Amino acid sequence: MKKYFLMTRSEENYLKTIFHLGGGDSKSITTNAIAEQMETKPSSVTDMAKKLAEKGLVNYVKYQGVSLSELGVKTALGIIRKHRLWETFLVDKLDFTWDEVHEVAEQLEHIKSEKLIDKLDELLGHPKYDPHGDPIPTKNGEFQERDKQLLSELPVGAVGVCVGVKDSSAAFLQYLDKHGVSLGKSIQILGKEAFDDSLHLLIGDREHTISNQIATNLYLKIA
Amino acid sequence: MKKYFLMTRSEENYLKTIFHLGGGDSKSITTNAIAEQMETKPSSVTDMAKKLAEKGLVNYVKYQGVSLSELGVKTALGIIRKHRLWETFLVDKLDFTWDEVHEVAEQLEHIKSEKLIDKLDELLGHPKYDPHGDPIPTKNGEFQERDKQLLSELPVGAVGVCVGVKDSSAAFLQYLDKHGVSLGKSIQILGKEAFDDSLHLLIGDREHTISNQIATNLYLKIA
DNA sequence: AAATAAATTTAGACTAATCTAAAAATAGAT
DNA sequence: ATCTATTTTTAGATTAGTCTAAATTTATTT
Repeated sequence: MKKYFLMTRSEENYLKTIFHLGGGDSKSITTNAIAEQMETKPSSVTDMAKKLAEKGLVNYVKYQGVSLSELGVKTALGIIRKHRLWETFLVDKLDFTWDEVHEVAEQLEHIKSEKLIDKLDELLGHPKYDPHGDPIPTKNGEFQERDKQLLSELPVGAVGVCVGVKDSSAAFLQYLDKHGVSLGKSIQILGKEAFDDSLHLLIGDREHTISNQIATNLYLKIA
Repeated sequence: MKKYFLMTRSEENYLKTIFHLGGGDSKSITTNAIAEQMETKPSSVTDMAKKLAEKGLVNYVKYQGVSLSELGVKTALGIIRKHRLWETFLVDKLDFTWDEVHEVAEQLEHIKSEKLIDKLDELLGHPKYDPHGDPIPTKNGEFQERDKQLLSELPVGAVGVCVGVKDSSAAFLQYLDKHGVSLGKSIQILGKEAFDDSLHLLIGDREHTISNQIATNLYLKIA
């Protein structure tokens, strides 16, 4: 009997990345895509793919890419659950802003203690979404993607509430803060510029103009 | 300019161990002592001693042992601060018992984020002592050992309050819980058995008999 | 002070995770 | 369908941290 449960930090990071690239739905992810996402080299990915396959966490066929096994999905969701619970803790309990949490949560997600996570979940009141609007998987790996649409795909006149971001880089989140955007904020599309697809918005009670690049990274839930 | 501040987990563990063995007071600690404490081999300690000396964290002379430099002490205190703050968090906020916290804190102490620790300290109300009664160094590395005495060194008739433990192994702490001992509990020495130095105590409002081995690991503050 | 015992260091090997450069396989274009 | 470009894998090297076994230094005993 192998110790499937003893994972290194690196193994966990690979699983998480493969999941985020869509490898949880038996879709094959290329070594190149994984390498690019992780800022590492394809040859390193190949090495790890073999190791993870050996442990039954991924399906790997030479030259065909990698997908997560059932166990791999379960494990990846466990890591993502930890990451998002820690992010929520940092914002709710320690007054971090939403652009500050990622880096620290990347470290905290690897702490091994089931009790710690269960208790943290309890302390936070079993939150369903993290500070970026992303769903937090339950202990059993269940989670529900929010009913949401990209701001860029909505028609002029649409009214909604900000429920998430696609890009959660610090730069983008700081930009949003500066323009008064945060989760729960009401947004109305006042007009669209045909030339560059920039949008004229009513955010709360203030008017703003934002570029298409911003609009393609902001999720609204229609009222 | 070297990056002194980038420490690996292993380096941090060595510094912490050397400090706990008294190497912070320019006292030389032997490689054997360090190896035994860390359950590793003396040759591994030698390797690390060289590396830490290279980084200016310890003073190392071949065959003479290791002591912490000023920078080494400062760094060790930073790690101990983190360890004890996390232990306090686990007990105060997540309802861990005092025998459950060590293992998890061993992991959490290596998380790198100054803001995280500052905020955690604030959330906990700047505690001065951890759940085992050990002092928590301040951000500047100041800390104050409590005025305390081993139960085994007190005379019959003495009355005091439990303020700490010397042995903080889970087994010992669970034993204490079973006998109603916890930080802040009032203890009076009713009698001592000359044959084996076992003590007859009044703990709270209950009478107990404890072995000398227990008495040499429990700290009281005299009333 | 020499002989022996104990502690410490060195030398060489191992594992995990990574990299570079070269080889092999696949995909795309004509 | 063949040739070329791209992707992927292999082979071999590197670093950090560890180990074993042998060599060296220090400490102890007589």
